[in-house]
Amino acid sequence: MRLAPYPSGALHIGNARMVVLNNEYVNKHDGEVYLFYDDTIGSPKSLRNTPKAKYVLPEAYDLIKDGLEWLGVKYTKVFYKSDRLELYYEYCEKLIKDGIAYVCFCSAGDFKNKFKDQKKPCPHRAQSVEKNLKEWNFMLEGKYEETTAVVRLKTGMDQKDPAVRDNIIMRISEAEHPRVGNKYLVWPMLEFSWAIDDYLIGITHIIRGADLVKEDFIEDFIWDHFGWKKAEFLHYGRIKFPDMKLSKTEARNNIQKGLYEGWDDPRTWSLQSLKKRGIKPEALKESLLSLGMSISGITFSTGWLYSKNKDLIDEISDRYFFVEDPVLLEIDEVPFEEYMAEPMLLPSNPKKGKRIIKGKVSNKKLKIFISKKDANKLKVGQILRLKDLINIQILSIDLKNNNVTSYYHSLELNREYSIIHWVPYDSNIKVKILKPDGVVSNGYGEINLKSIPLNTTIQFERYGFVNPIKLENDELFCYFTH
RNA sequence: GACCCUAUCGUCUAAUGGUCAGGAUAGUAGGCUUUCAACCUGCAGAUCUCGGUUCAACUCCGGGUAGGGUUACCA
Repeated sequence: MRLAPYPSGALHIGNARMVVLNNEYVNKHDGEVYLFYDDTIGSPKSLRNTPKAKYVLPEAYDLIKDGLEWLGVKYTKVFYKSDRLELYYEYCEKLIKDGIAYVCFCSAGDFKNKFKDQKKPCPHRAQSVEKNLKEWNFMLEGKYEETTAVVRLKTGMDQKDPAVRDNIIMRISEAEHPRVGNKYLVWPMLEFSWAIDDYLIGITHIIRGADLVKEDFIEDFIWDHFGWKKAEFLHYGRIKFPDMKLSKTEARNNIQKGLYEGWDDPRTWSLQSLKKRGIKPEALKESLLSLGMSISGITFSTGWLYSKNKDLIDEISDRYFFVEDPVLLEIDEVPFEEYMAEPMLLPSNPKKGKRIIKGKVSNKKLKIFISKKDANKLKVGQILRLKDLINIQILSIDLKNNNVTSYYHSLELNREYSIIHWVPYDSNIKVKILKPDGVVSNGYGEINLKSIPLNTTIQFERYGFVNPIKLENDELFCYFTH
């Protein structure tokens, strides 16, 4: 089998389905999978400035390799379409000699309106083999500019299905290719190149999305013509990823404009970004695999991925205190000089030990931060518990100035009081969290966060899982996991 | 428009023509818990529609309807 990514950017969660399915199939049947960079030229030079333009991005080759490595996919060979142009030329010439392909000079619009839609042959279809060969060589020699001449396959202008009437198999592109530069002027279309390559490299099974079912026809047509052994096609349906913009092209544009941080920006939903968020490859694999191979269109729910991932990281992620959008809370009449809380790193595994959060009380006054969200729910007179510390009673609430006052109530845990999290006023660390939608949330975390390992998920209690990325200038920067 | 494909709980997915239509996730109620998390126990929730074949239809056939795809000198 083969993985055939188009190297226009890093693999994203949508491309991952193709990868995971191929990998699973190969593992199950003790087969082999090749990595085959589908790096044809993409959009012609003259169309490159449109936002939809598709073209090879040099760094994508490595981004793809990294992504596959992260997913744990093992391939046995690597191919590049851009290495194989001579092969396509050779077989294209054979098709012309066999009278089954011709050089066509119709414009795209004319061909569609005057001939394809009318089921009529265009004037070039009847050219002699000699004439076609001559024109084909002119194409290769650069006599024609891009969009003025193409090679079409004689699948039949009377095909019932308009999608498969004399498709283009070769066209001219003056664009420069990152690997082979301007060495080649004539490039194959995807279906044609695969018809040749799938046979030549000995592919037995092809898994592709339902959006490519019509491509099967072209491959089949050419295999029939040459009398080649056929591969078997398997298809899976379209996935919709609501609320994600899964476009390598768009990601590329936003990175170039500086709107995204890079290929690991969470908004790209690239494998790199998932890794950086602390998503485990197994979780991604399982959630994609659980969708099966159904051909009908489906809607993906990030909930499945997060649920699978949570199962994996919940028992290994240490717990810490964090308050988002801090609000100052003053506690008066505190009957001791200093305080100390000793919450467990991981309550489900006490062996991991405790952390210590402590500070001093001055003039019976203790100052801490709580989150804005919790502060919003407070009512004057309410008694609540600061987790692992004390119970307090609320005296006044001034949300405009982010200030709440209270006084000490009692020490012992009483489950009737709701429990909230807190961070000392004078001993804390700034925390920034980048979320998948690009929103950054700010707050303070407990001081122990200064000495945690990076790139290992942690849980901010009553907030969520995050993956700490860097500690700089006394500020911890994290990616939000879920 | 033409052509192709698909149709089961909100979502995803199971069910040799015979199951009480199962599971996952989400939802909901309770339990447990110094996290509103996790965990445990309940509850609720689906065969698009109309015909046909059959002792028996989610399953096979036909017509509707709805959704998706292709109709690119993109992949």
